[in-house]
Amino acid sequence: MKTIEAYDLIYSIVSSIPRGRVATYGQVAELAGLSRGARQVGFALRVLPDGSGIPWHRVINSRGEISPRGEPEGEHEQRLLLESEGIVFNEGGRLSLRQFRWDPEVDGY
DNA sequence: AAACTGACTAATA
DNA sequence: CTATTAGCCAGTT
Repeated sequence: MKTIEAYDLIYSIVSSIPRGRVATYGQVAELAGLSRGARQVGFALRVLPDGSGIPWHRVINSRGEISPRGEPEGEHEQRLLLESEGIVFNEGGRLSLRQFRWDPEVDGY
């Protein structure tokens, strides 16, 4: 058994995000103990294989938008997944963080 | 070991 | 509102 990697922790936290809610990279990083490791969270999600069971689509950037990643395919896919969970996007492709942001304390983390 | 890179964020202009 | 700058941290080259 080797050292517990930070990614496992990140994946656990992302898996804890309730359906119909979202969390920002910074927020997940904070919960994982990586106070300024927002980029690490992004990397962890990038290397995440499809069908891993991790709701990676519930993680968005601080602007309440899908983070650009070079190819618009993933962005579109993420948006569809979120909409299928009840998340509503505004015209600018953004959503109301005030309404959909996951609150660990309130939701019972 | 040094430089580059990026699913980030906050502050400024 | 958008654009730019700087700070951040780990993985890659």
